[in-house]
Amino acid sequence: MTVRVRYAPSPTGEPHVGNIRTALFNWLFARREGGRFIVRIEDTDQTRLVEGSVEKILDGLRWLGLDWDEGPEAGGEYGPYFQSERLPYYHQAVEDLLRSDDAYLCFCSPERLEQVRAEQAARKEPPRYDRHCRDLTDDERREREAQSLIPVVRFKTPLSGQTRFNDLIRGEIVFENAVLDDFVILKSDGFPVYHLASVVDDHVMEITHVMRADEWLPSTPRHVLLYAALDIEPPVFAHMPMIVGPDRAKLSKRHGAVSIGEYSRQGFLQEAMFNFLGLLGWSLDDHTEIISKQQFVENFSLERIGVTAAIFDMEKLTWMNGVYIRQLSAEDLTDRMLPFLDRDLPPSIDRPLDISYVMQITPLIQERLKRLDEAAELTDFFFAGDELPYDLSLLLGKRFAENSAGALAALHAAYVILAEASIWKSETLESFLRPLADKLELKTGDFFGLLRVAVTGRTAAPPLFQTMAALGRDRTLARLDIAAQRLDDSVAAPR
RNA sequence: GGCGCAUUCGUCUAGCGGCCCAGGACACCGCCCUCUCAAGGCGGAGAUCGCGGGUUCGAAUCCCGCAUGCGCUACCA
Repeated sequence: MTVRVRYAPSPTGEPHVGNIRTALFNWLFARREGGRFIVRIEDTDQTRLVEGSVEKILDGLRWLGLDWDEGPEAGGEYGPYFQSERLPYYHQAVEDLLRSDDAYLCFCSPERLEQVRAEQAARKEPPRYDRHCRDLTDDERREREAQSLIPVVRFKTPLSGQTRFNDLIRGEIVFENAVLDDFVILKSDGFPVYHLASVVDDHVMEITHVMRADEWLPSTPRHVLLYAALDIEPPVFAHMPMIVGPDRAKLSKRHGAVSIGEYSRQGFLQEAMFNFLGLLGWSLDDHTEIISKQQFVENFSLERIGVTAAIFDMEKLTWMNGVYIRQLSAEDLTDRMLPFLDRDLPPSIDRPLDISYVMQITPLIQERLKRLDEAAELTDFFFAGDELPYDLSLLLGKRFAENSAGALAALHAAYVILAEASIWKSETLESFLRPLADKLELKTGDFFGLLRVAVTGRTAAPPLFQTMAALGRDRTLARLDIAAQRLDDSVAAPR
């Protein structure tokens, strides 16, 4: 029997990382086992639909490279893959359950249910449906139908006994039927509730393994009961640990970036995200951190999925992203960086950006870059005009704070020697400037630091000679000249 | 409240009875490299394995209880 697993999101917004991690594990399992990965959209709650979210969910999957064998866009023999288009299946199942007396019509109004719950709460009882309509006589039922009350259908949960199932990750789980209530399976709008729809679909679509988040564990006995009532074989269950926020609560918007799209916009590489997510709740061994997709596919196993909820550690993700960025070729990094530069560089800078120029800059920031959205602030001085907005005190630093004349002389000397340079290459520039530091009796750190501020407007920047080389002769000289002039002006100006 | 699941460095984790007075990674600290910042190398600090009982020659690993956390408890998924 070939493995068939599904990722079944509901289109209620952007998919969050926990959700996508579930998709990832399903995909990994399918690929490892040579099975099929199916995407099914669970859009049975018409009130919660959010326009455009299906596209966002699919984009998220595509971004991570999680291709699906069946589902929206891909099609497949088990379609349709939107539950809203599968109503006849559910209605048939409801009919069967009604006929076999495993379900019943319930005419209770939302108001009554609300009131029942309130009373139960007041008495400190567990809030559950009181089974008011479970044993309605035919007459009573007809009477309500005559009032044109629209019923829901509830499952007739056994009043006693136990429901047990084996979870691949957690072992045997047992529930007392007595603590389960008569849950709704078909809503008054004619749409099924998750429990019914997923059971029916998983069966019809021949899903072999239901791998979903931990939060579903408590409702699994309902599903097991439904399978039994429908007289069909349940799939294998595997409930995986959830991803939680720093406070260990279920991940939500208030924890900051949670949707997969946000990570992409923040400049995380899909490779890094894949690796990081794959390691949240699963491990290859006791020491491997950087794992390629292929390695994941080759080694993935359900046995190595952990049981405890994991906090999403942004710091580690960021580190890992840096590792992946450093592994990229200059061409590849440039391609990926370009959209970010385009988005983040000041509007005053002309577009389109010069790709060959960016290509020269890329290697200079590659090992300083942890997220693609940092590219602009790391490189803006390469694109800015030569009048850089730095403070004179920054230019002078500690070394020249009381010696602006010395700084001026050094700037001049550098200008003069560079102006004569016939070849404008990093090594050449260094071969001129390093001896010059000696001649000026300045420590290289002090001398180069001065030049760095003059050329980049900041104290922390890529290596000086490479920066000058990329910037080009004219702009480098212009910046040295401007720095010297500013110094000169400040000396001449009365305090 | 009821039910369920979980509990190893701050965080992600390794560990499935002796190899563990617990290993790796991120973060943190120090040193080295060095024109700054990074990257890299080396080293350090950091976990009485939630607590209490058992079982066993021997337990982080098995069993029981407790505590704590989280999840579920909808005509949401």
